[in-house]
Amino acid sequence: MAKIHIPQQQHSSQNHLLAALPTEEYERLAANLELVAMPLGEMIYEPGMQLQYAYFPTSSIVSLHYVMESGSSAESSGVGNEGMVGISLFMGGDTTSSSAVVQTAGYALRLERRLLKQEFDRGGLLQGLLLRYTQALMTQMSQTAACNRHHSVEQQLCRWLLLTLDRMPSNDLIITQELVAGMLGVRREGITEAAGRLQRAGFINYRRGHISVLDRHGLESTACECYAVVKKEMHRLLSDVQYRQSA
Amino acid sequence: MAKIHIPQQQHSSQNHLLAALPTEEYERLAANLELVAMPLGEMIYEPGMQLQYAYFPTSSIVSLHYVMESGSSAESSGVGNEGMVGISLFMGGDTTSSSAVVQTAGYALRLERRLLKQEFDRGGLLQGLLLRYTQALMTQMSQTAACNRHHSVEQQLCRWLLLTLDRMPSNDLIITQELVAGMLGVRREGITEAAGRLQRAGFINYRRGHISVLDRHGLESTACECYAVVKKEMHRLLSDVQYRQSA
DNA sequence: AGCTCAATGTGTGGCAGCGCACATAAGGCT
DNA sequence: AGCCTTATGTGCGCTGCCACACATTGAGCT
Repeated sequence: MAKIHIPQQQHSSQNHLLAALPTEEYERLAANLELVAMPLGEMIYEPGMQLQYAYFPTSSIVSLHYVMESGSSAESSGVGNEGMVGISLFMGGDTTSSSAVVQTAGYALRLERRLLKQEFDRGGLLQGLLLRYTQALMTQMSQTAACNRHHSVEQQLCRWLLLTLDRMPSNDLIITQELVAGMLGVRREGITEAAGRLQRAGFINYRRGHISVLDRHGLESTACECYAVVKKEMHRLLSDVQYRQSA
Repeated sequence: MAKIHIPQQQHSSQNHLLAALPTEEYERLAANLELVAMPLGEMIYEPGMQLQYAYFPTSSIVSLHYVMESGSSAESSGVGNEGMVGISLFMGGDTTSSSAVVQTAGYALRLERRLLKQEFDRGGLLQGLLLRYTQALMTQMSQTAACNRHHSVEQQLCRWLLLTLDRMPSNDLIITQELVAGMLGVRREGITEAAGRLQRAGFINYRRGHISVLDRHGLESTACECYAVVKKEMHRLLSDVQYRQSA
């Protein structure tokens, strides 16, 4: 695991949920938040696995997905600095039937299971915040279900790129087409084709393992409605969060 | 709306969530539970609509789904007597971007929004119960997303029939192929074909607007893993509910 | 009993995405 | 610089589902 030299305080403010906590609640958690590196491909949890920590991504992105018996998989939603990994800890189920894997390397702040549960059960602002976030997650899931049914690979690629971009500081994604295919649950060749079209259209530019977004609007116009729906709902549910003065 | 002559008390015990409440919590709600008929096709809520009641189905089944701009739709999950319609009331979002429509006519007990919220915020057993139920709902949604991506119409039809059957007292479903197609987000002709195969295999028997399941095991063996996963997770999350003695 | 309309059956053509089998190239490595 | 692994490009044929256009049948109604 890489050495960590970035001040943790700075990181806390990079996760929207943590940043939205009132000072009192934040103080209770702060000392127990542990900054950890999230290397690409790391499995945060697997089906049935008892999770020991909740993760609040700051610069990393985690993909929640289900792996079928056949080995093929499909993402149901992603989690970036707008959210938290480990919903089941406070929902009461402890485990889930899905997996969580790091899709974009970076950092996250993690909090011990017991402490999260404790703070959640206090019924303060964190509780409401996490519940609203969970609802946003459900929106993503049901939208993904509908999208998988009705939209083309190209449209879905656009949706995925945009949603990922929204969680990134820059316009460059470090990811192979193979991995993107895994996320969307389609063939790698399908991504090659779709990405080729988007590149020819001038919307993106890619080389081995990198994708740069050049024209956000182009992508938005090619994406299906699903992107806009998810983004809007996310905003509706979580935009009223007040940032701490002292963050 | 049809006259209601079935004693309400009997109905309460038919909804698993209500039946699992400790007497004290149940008593607080009982007087405010209102038995209502749920006619086929009734829209319980639409995107953005502020829901006034939470619904606890007893004999009815409600379908949660998303309608696309194009008009096509897809179910993300169903709600029967194991659950509740109106998650957003306690999740804090108030509204959702999806719709809820009665898929199987029957009854439900409804509870005023304010009262539900009040009881939820008490932090008693109902809270934990609803949260675990919500997690089960999320399992269904993410499984549906993966299923939509990878499994055939026939497999999905089996899954849907089984999940619906589990919420029904008998083996007969009153529904047209057209409506089933709407649920799964596929063409009506696709259902005709798949249902035809299942009938020839002796698993089901249907006539205009009726489907009778003859061989549950046959359906289970034709269904994809998704049915088993959802059922198992549902059971894991909600099986420990204790039924009131006096129900 | 007959009518009528909604529900179901069937056919045709088309296309998106699949699985497979390669060819090519680009970056990291020594 | 050259090598070698890994990523990307391309070309099959195939299948499942699509859209559309009808034919047929059954259930409920008068």
